[in-house]
Amino acid sequence: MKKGTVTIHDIARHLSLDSSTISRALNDSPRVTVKTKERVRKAAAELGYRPNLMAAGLRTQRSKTIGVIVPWISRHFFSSAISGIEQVAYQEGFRVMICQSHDDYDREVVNAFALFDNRVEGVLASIAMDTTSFDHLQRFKDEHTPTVFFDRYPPGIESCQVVIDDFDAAYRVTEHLIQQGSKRIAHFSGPRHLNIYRDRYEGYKKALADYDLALDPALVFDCRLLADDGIKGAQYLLSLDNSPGAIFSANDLAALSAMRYIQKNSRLSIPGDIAIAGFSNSPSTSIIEPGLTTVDQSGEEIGKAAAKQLITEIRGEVDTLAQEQIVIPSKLIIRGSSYKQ
Amino acid sequence: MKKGTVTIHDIARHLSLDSSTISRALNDSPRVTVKTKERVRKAAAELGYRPNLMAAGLRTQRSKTIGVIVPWISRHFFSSAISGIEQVAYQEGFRVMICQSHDDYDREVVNAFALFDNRVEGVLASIAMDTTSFDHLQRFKDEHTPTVFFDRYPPGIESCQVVIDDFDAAYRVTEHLIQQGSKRIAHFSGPRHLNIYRDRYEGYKKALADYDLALDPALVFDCRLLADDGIKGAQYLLSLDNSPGAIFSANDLAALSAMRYIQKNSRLSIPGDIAIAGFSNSPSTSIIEPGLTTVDQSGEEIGKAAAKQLITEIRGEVDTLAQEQIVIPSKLIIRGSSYKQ
DNA sequence: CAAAAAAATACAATCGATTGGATTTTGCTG
DNA sequence: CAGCAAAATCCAATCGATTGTATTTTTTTG
Repeated sequence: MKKGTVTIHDIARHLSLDSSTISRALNDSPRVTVKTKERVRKAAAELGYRPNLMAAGLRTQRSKTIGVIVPWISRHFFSSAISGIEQVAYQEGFRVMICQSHDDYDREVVNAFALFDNRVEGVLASIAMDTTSFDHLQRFKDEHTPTVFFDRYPPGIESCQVVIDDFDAAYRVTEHLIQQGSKRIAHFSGPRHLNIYRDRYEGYKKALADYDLALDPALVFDCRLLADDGIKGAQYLLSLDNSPGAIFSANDLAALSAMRYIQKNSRLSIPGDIAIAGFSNSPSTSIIEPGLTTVDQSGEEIGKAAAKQLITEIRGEVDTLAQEQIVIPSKLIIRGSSYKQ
Repeated sequence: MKKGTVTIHDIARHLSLDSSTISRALNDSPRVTVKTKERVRKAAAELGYRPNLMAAGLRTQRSKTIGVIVPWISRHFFSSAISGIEQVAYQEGFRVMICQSHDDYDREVVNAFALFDNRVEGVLASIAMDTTSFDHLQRFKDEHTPTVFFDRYPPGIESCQVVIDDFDAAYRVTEHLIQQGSKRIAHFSGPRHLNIYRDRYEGYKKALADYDLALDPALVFDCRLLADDGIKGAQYLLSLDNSPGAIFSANDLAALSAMRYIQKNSRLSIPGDIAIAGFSNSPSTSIIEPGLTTVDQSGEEIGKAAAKQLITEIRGEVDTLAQEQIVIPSKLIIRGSSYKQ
């Protein structure tokens, strides 16, 4: 960057060789003698040479970078997904560029442009709650830049998706709550244009139906599942004449704040009077008392699978248009917030 | 990237202009007519032109990117610091490249090289627990790439640091525990070659001294402050003949797991028999029962301040060698884990 | 040992955007 | 409308690495 930075030309001058030979030597090309490679490597190390990725990327048209868009890096699920992505990516020689949308459509668009401008070779994305238009992602398709979605994916896009079976997981949570004796089960849901919230809602609905329980629309609380929404949801449910015997929240954050609110502001016992379950198995769920029943979805496994898939697509080893869905196992974790001995 | 991608040359051909004019038009140079700028902008939008940052960066020797190294993006403090950094950076026209060291020296070195290879214009770093050698960071100094540290900084480096007053905060925590009646106060500490753990330890020590309490070395538990360490620390303290009346942990994670362990595996009441305090005000601390007394250090404010400082240094508006220390206010948050009515 | 084959290295163009200097075009003045 | 200054645009080199082709050097062989 600064004038002092060493380039292959400096090494070439230093060894009275041509820069092309230096380049090939450092890239371990068979066109350069082992002996020369040794000399070059030594000189490079001595001079403190470091490749300029912008120059290499410009020439090769390959940035060796994959872009990641997530709603929030601070959410445990996403930060562990990123860890999984990084593991695979670094191993395969890719760098990772991380962006967060804060669940906001406009920011997601800005992120997508930033990734494009950096000419990332592939994109891993989990879309924002506010995203209902997908032109900004379609662009990657148009340019044949592979895109793999994880957890949250847009409807009707021909891309691989790495997910858990949200329908089944939600079914099992609801079934568990029913088996613990709850007849009236409330549900905190996110926007249902998003696959995860739609599937969790449908799983909840199906379990109720299978156990001959009516779905009471008044017990479905639509929100963005933030901490405040959990409180509002709890307030709302407690205000009902006939408040429910259980809450299944589509994420942990809202479940936790609802539980906290109920503990502080009502005489209802948990799980005795009201059982609670969340979704994602974030760290707090095992720290609080009682522990929160939830669904463990391994962010790390999902991230790894998504990154592997993306990299095979980048390498052209598989058809990018394949609309495959990779389903990672999830697990119901039953804890004190719902388990009545 | 792919052959289809539009370049300024395509726009130039399309408008029968030279690519240099396109470049200047898009960069709003005074050397191009307003009318031409309009035509160029319109054509660029129509053709879906997006600049190639690698090409621009190579030519200008400016990547418009700042690098960030943190131990863990999943820790609330760091993810909020990153949010603060992003806010300032995007506003000032910089992109952000995030790396995590996982508190491991080797990974930190790899991260530093990756940032260098991408020719970031500045670095924001919070060093790993295992880092005791600093050559990998010194390199940025050598190349005159500004570096600003936040929270954790290396000893004796001439760089600006953005921190809270850890000594004072720890002093206030300890003083609070003393005022609540604890005479024997244990401390969970991280490696004290790191400023934050050293300062927190010293603040603890000073408060004890000021209140005429002896520092019992057997009550200082040295560890990495992970969840497991909290459990081990609690086990250790409970095994003592004369177990302490309070624990001040240098982070929340260890405090939370210790508290949880004590609640589950002893008959001691919190805060009655043993008071507990942590550090950082991570989200879990306000969700659990009792709430954990802690110190609020606004990651976002620290991130913002660090990014602002870094960008002024990048712009050359201030001497990079200035060893200024920017201190962001912190706040003692007293909750049920220590407050005895 | 000369000539051909093979190996090692050098040359030069290229990626896309930027930028100092040269050239062309426009606008004004007398 | 010639002459000239100012404005607008074009030309060409450049950033650092890569890579196809050309050239030089080394090795092999008859």
